[in-house]
Amino acid sequence: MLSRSHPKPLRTGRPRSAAADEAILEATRASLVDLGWSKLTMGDVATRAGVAKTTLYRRWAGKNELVVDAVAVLFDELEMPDLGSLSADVQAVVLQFAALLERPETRTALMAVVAESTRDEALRTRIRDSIVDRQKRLVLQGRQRAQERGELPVEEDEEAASATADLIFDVIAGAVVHRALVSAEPIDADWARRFTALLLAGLEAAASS
Amino acid sequence: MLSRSHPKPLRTGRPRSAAADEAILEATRASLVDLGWSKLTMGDVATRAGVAKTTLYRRWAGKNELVVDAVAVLFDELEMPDLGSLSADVQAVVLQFAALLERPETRTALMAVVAESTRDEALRTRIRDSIVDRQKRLVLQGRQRAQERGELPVEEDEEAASATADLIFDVIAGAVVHRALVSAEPIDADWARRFTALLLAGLEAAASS
Amino acid sequence: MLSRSHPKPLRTGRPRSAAADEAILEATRASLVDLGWSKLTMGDVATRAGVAKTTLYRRWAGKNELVVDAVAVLFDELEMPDLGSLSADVQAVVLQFAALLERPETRTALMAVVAESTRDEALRTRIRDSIVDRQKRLVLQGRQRAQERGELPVEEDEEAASATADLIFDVIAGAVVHRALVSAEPIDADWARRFTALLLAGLEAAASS
Amino acid sequence: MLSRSHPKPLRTGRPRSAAADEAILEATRASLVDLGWSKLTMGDVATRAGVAKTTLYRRWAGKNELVVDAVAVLFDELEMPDLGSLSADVQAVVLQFAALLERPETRTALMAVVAESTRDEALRTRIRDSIVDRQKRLVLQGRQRAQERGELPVEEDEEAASATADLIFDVIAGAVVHRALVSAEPIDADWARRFTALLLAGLEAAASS
DNA sequence: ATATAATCGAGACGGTACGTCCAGTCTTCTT
DNA sequence: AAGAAGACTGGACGTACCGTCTCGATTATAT
Repeated sequence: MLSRSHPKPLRTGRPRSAAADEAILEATRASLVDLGWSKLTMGDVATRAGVAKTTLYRRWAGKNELVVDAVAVLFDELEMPDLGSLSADVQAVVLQFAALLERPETRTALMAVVAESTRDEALRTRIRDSIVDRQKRLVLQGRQRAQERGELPVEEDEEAASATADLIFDVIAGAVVHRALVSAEPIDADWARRFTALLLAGLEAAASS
Repeated sequence: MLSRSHPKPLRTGRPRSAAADEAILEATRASLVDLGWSKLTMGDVATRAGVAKTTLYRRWAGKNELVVDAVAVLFDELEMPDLGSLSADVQAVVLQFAALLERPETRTALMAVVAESTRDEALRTRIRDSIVDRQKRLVLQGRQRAQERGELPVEEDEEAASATADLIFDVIAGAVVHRALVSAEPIDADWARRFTALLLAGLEAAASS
Repeated sequence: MLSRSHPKPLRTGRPRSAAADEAILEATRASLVDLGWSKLTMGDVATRAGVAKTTLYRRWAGKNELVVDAVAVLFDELEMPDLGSLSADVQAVVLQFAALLERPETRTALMAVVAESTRDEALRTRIRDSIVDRQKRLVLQGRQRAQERGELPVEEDEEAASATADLIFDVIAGAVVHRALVSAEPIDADWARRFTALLLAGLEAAASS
Repeated sequence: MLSRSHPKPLRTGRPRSAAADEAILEATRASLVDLGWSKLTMGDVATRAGVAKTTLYRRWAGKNELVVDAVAVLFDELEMPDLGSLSADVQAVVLQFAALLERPETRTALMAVVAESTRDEALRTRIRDSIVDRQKRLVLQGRQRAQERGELPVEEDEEAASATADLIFDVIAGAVVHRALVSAEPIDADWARRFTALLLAGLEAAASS
């Protein structure tokens, strides 16, 4: 979002500390781990970051926005590996995602910002842009590889393909999150295998119909 | 002061008002609708219920516990209908669940208490007991009907059957919640149809393997 | 106010426990010692007395009334001794009074109820009846003895005599209380001697004028 | 962070509002008049002063400290006049003091904080510094004038002189307070005359002995 | 004996104020 | 202009007592 068309925005005065930004996000994650979402305070984050509260508010509108930004980057580490088969790839991603949800800073924060977003359209957009939509790439990437391997047919109807991708994304992300956070049961290799089997069999059958 | 085997714990003092309990839960739901989770205050609930704040704290440890109890009852209205086929039954339940998640009092509250529960074991237990586990009945009921109709084979390995039921529950609940609250896309009859097709095909294939 | 014209007030039902009254007053004094006036609570007094809060309120209108009654009895122990001279008698009473004001239950309570009484006419009356006026006897008794000994002339103008007694009472009680509680300086035999000298010299000169 | 001899404690951040201080003390006195000591609440004072409750607590530890400061200034208005004779001067001060004790903000507050101080050493010190000791100046001033006029001999023993001043202060302040607040009788010119006569005669006799 | 009635302990009730904490803003001086 | 520091308003928190009320259980007098 950095593409300003102005060659010089005519910035005067002391420039913002670039180091502060990362220090604040890091402090936010640390505070999340220690205190959890509801106990996290802006003052605490500022203190940990060695920064004044003013500086926080100059850069983020509030607690929600700050936490979304602090947490978003964690989801970028998810990678679709290439293990030779769609099944292996999906299982691996499921386990990666589960591992991410084990970490305390994601655990609380994800649900909390989602909860907040149900009443705040701007926040919902921010979450979708920063977190959700960016992970759909995994689904698309996995499908393309499977198609290259001949495991999946190349879909021609673009719209239907997109709808299916969305559906798969909701099923994978939803099931993993629900298992991890709501049912609060462990997600191990066995569960990943069984879940993947269910998903791929369903996909295959749906595709051949 | 002769200590008989005490069939009654000898309740003394003024008994708690039974009417207050229901008034409070009702007021909590109303406040949830108007203000949402994060803006809801104990004071507001007390005022709406025509009750003193102390009465709330005498019965619930805090906001989280109160909201779980207030919302739990809403989930009991979910019903597994008998529409003649497993597919139709599942689609109907998915749409019911989606409709429930449209309601503002469930929307915010559900995710918020789940988020809180990631740091609070007691709350997690309460949620599981009051909300989650009670809805697993729907899965079991659906399966039994399908087996009676001959749509699904009768599983003999009890443990495997239970694990499969859990998996299905996580997939259904997870996908619906994720679609509704995270992806924030509408859940209509078409989505329900496509999701159900995926699920049942997966189940069938998994069963015959 | 005890002059009921009814020979029998026709009291039926369970009579009030006589033991409770004394237990409550005793508990009040104990609580005063431990907690002081402002921290004393009705609930605490009830617990100490092994009595329900209801029982307190059935007998006293509130904290103020209860404390006045609990403390009043302590002032009755003041005695005007007969040591052979007015000066010795006055010094002895001053020291007795000072000793009474050293005790924690009187220290706090006396000033606190006086403070309350500045806004509460009924309480002011109760204090005057229960505590203040009853101690004026000491002044009258001392004067009479001094007159019998010939140390003081017999006053003929009754009204003037009464006004003088009031003045002396205010001077003695006021000076002792002020020294003990406001100046917070010790009242020892030397102070008592010097104060008495001042007072009696003033009296004598005033009488002979 | 090198600790130099710190001529300035290096005040950083927004300075405290000086205006708020006076507004709060004024509001405290107003609240005292309307509600009296025991009904006065910090919240009410804050509202009257147009200030947040936190601002009060940032500057005063509690109700007691606040009230002492609010009331202390009232006592500074007492003045020892110069009416040509010691007797006239004393009578005038007595009447001034009595008038001060008529005012509702002093009436309740004085006794209440004295009562509290019996359990709180810090408060006792604060009262002595802010109120009591500052009024001893009146005694010293009166004595000096009387000595200049030749009404009183110049005392040589400094210690004895100081003890006498303390005694006189306790007698005057004590008698006036006791008459006004405990006996709850009016202090008029006649009472002031009789009291002054008693006091000065006693003084004279004591001095000549 | 059996009402009738006031008392008792216990503890929940509607309220009010407490003192604390945090959000988000504002004001000062420093960089 | 941005920064650190910290005071500011405003509002919810959860607690503590207040004085009242409802209970079931006692304990008297009056029938």
